[in-house]
Parts: sequence; structure tokens; C-alpha cells
Amino acid sequence: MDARTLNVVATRQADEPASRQERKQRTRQALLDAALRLLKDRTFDGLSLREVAKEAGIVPTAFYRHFESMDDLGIALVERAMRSLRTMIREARQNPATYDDAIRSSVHTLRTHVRANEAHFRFLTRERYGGTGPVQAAIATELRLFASELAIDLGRFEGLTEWSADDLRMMADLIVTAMLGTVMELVDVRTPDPDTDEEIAAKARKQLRLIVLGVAGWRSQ
Amino acid sequence: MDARTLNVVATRQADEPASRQERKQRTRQALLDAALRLLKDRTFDGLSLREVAKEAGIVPTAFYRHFESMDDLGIALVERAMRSLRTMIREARQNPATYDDAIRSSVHTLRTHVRANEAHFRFLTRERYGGTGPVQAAIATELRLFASELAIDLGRFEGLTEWSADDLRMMADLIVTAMLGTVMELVDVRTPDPDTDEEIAAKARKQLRLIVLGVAGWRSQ
DNA sequence: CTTGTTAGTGCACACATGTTCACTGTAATG
DNA sequence: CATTACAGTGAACATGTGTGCACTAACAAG
Repeated sequence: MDARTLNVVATRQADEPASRQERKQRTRQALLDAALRLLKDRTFDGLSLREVAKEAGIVPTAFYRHFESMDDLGIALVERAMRSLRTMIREARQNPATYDDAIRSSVHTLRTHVRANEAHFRFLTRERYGGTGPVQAAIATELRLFASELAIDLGRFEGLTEWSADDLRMMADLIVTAMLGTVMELVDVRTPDPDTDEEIAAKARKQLRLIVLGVAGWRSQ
Repeated sequence: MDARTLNVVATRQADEPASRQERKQRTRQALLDAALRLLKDRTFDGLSLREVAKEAGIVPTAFYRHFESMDDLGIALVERAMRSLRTMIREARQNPATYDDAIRSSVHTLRTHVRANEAHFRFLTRERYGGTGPVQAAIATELRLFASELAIDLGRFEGLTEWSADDLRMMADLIVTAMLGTVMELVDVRTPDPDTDEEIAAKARKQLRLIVLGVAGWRSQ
């Protein structure tokens, strides 16, 4: 049913001998991938060390050669997923001329990046809202940071240059929340096809347009 | 530390004898409450039957007299939590005169109801985004329904009477997402105090105002 | 009063879990 | 070539898990 084999460690490029640390990194990555794969229909704290080890094709005890606990693995996962997110943001940032261009291109890169890194984004959104413990905390921190940067970016748009930092932050938070909602929708589709994706993207664009239109009439109370 | 005792079953009103089915319902409720209590810092699928039974003060096997599985318990929990939500909505619905009144009173009832039923709302938001399986599905369905009703309500406001059903739905979804975000913030505060609550409420009001202001400039593309 | 129903008990089972420990084979280092 | 470092193994542990079964005691119905 699934092309990816269970024993990921065994799946190396044909017969690369590979150095020692290279192989180590490889199984470390295999553990992360295994976890990500299992997280498709399980919550992080409904996930056991043994399960992940088995899925990665190593014995449970070998897990400790790479992470000192599942929480540790979780944090590493957050870091990897956030790298995906940051890559996306950088691409979305190439200064757009108008609001409409910004919206259109942002939603486009969101859509493509989510589809290209489904597991990462699923993990991020799931654990952001549903998680507990260090993992949820780590994600919350990263996203707060991300919203701060967005607030700064927003401050450069016309009509927003006079806004207070507080108001910019509230708008940034609204946008982040709305976009995470969009990510959730994309990632929760069981069999993705371009039509439903476009539907979701269209809705996201409309939501952003609605928010942006509000700027014209805004005065802080 | 916590006033609520472990053995909830034993905690009945002094010495009410109570009928047979009354007592049954009582322990059923005790199981639901126990689960809700444990869910404060655990995910639903990181929750074991034995744990819940122990917290409720009964032996694991007695669990089956009330629910046939944990998923079953989960669904019952969704129903109870949704009753809280519906009660809230009904209160928020008393037809307000202006947009501003609607926003102010809605956010107020949101805030008070969330604080009065923290566990319910925490469960709802957590499992909405972070959950898997039947529980998450049940919540998703209920919230979709809720958004539909909100869309209809919105259609009666001035400036929105001409909107297409699709656009109303997209606006309703945006509002629901934003408000769930607010619920999350409220429920994630470790030590709630009126000041931070008011801060969160103020941000929610601003976000709603921003959205509503967008209505004036809207034309569907 | 007798009888049947049933919420809750206690024991048992076959697992799954996290972690420990002594081990092995092989790549890296001298 | 000899030695060391170390990723991965396999057996073992104490504990937690879901669930089956025979049970008890108290209530409800006849």
C-alpha cells in the first residue's frame, strides 16, 4: 500500500559505503522521518519510542544514541518543520507591489510549500493547537516570533505606516491564525487534488482580502 | 493543591441514597469529569482507560458498564462540550443593534463562558486541531454546522444582505477560526487573571472589528 | 420474602512500554 | 597492524495497558 518500506535504514543509495558520522546522521534522519510518518494519524504524545524505533528499522535501545528522550526527538522535529516554514516565508517575502499581489503570491507559495512538505506542516499545526509539553511550547515560541516579523513587514505597507505596534501585532496574529487554518484544511484533505486545493486557496485569498480591506476604515479605539 | 478529590464517586452529597440509575449516571459523569481533568495536560489519545477509571475512583473493568471504549467516552465528551458551546451561542445571539454591539457582547459572552467551562473549551479546541480519529471527526462536523448557522446570521446584517452564500461562509469561517484562536489563548493561560483576560478580549474585539470593516469595501471577485 | 438484574470488584492474561546492561562488529585512529 | 570509539544488538526488568471471567452485594420487580 505504501511505497516507503518499513526499514528505512536499509534503504540507502544502492551501495554507498558512507562515513561513520554520515551513517549516523542517516539513521537520525530515519528516526525523524519515521516519527513524521507515524504522526500522520497519531498525536505526538500517543507515540511510543519503541514504535518510532521499529518504524525506523532499529532496535529500541539504539534510539538513545540519537535522542535522549521522545521529547528531545519532538524538539528536533519542530526545528526541522520550522525550517520548512522559514524557507516558505523567505520566498513569500520578495517585496510585492500591491496588497493584491502580496495576497496572491503568498497564498500560492503557502499552497505549494504545504503540499511539498505535508508532514512538516501537519505536525506543526496539529501540535501547535493539540499538543502539550515541550513540543507545544517550542512551536508556540517559534510562531510568536514569526508573527512579530510579519507585524514588522506589515508596517511597511501603505495605510499601515501609522499603525501602533500593538495594532500591527493584532493584525499579524489574525493573519497567522487564518493561514494556519488554511494549512489545517489543506493537510486534512485525505486525497488531495488540484480542484479542492484551488478551492481552499481561493477561500484563503478572500479571507486575506477581507482583512486587508478593513485597513482602509480602521482607526484604533 | 487541587480541591477536587481523586475519588469522585465517593464525593456525593453527604448521604443521599439515590436510585439505582441515578447512581449510575453519577459515576458516568464522574468518568467524564475525570477524563476532562486529566486532559488538562494530556492529549486524548495519550489517555488510558485505566487512568481515567482510577481518577474516577472505579476499577478499570467497571468502565465498560458506561462506555464500550475510550473513543465512545470521547464522543460523549464532545457532546457535553458542544452543549456548553451551544448555550454560549444562544446567549450571544440576542439580536444586537449594531456591529459594534454585536462584537462587544459576543466577545464578552465568549470570555465568560470559556472561563466558566475551561475544561470543555480546552478539550474542544485541542482536539479540534490536534486530535485524530472519531473524536476529531465529531468536533469537525459540529463546528462546520456551527459555522453554517453563523453564516446565516451574518446574512441579516446591513451590508451583508446581498452577499453570496459562499462569501458569507468564508467570512463565517474566518470569524470562527479567529474566535477559536482566542479560546486557545484564554485556555492556555496557566494562571488566569482579569487583566490578561481583558487584554485577550480586547485583541479579539479588534480582530472582529477589522474583519467587519472589510465588509464596507467588499466586492466579490 | 424471593428472585432476577446489574454496578462495581478482583484476579488473570497476553501483551506493549521505557530503560538498564553487557555484548558485537566495524569504521576511525594511532 | 593493533587499539579504541561507538552505532546498533538482544535479553531482561518492572510497570502499564486493554480486556475476559467469575464473583458479590445491593437494589428493583414479582
